Amino acid sequence: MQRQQNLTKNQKIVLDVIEKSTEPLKAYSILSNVKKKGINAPPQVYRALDKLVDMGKIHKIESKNAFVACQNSNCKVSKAAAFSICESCEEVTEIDNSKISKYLSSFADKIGMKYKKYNLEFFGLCKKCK
Amino acid sequence: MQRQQNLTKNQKIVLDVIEKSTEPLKAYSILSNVKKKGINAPPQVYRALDKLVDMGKIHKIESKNAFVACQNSNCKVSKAAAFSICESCEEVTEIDNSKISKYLSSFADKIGMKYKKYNLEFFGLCKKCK
DNA sequence: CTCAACCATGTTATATTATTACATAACGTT
DNA sequence: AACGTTATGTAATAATATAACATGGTTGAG
Repeated sequence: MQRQQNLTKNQKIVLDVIEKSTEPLKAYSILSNVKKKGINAPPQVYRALDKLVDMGKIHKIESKNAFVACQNSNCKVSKAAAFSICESCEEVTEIDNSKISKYLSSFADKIGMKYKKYNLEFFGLCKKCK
Repeated sequence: MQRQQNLTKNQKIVLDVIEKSTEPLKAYSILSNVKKKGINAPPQVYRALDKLVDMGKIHKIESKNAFVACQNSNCKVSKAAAFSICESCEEVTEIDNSKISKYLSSFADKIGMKYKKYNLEFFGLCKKCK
């Protein structure tokens, strides 16, 4: 019953590449990065990505089909995440989500939903670009 | 200078299909729905979808690569949207976003971002399914 | 008017993202 | 050792999205 620790070999390889990247990585870009480590085909990458997302170790930026390492220890619990995405420099930053989480979960209650996670993406201009 | 009114022929056809659907539609499903109306190829659909999203007439559910009609008049202004997505019955509902909008835009200010829009997707179980 | 600029459309081909399906191996449990 | 379970490997293909280029219609400046 793998949970939290004990990543498998492929999961470790994929997570390592994502953690070392300064920007969100796409699945096929990850694949080309790990060919030398013996990962040869898309399903191997996608399987690892799925599990890592499940564990809260990484997040998928849905609007970009790309993956980033979680920068936020509490995601392991909630799997909820919030990002700001700069439309000029493309920088993606994970927002410390404890306040947002509290607010959004109370909101979910109000609309009668049993909420498990959320994904929030802000678009605009970051400090540098505006 | 087309804005708001005056949808083009293809935009009308695509919007019509989306508005009549009770669930989010994917681009290729839209395509197969409108073949009989003379739309033959993906770019015609994707071009219409892009414009309709720009105008705030429809929204893209990023986690599903699917499109729904906007149910919320103020989206035309902000282009921001929030959805609840049931993981059991797959129902997607647009959340009336005026309160969330206010909260999230103040949040964006706080983190120093000049925010243009956001996309928020809640996952969980809807009233019926829980 | 007319032609030049612009935008919408049409069409083919291809790029990109993701999954299915099946075969093999590794590992713990009894 | 035999079994069930999970991880891995591999080939093929499905599903999503865009590039590139050709055609046609509308409009408004000259």
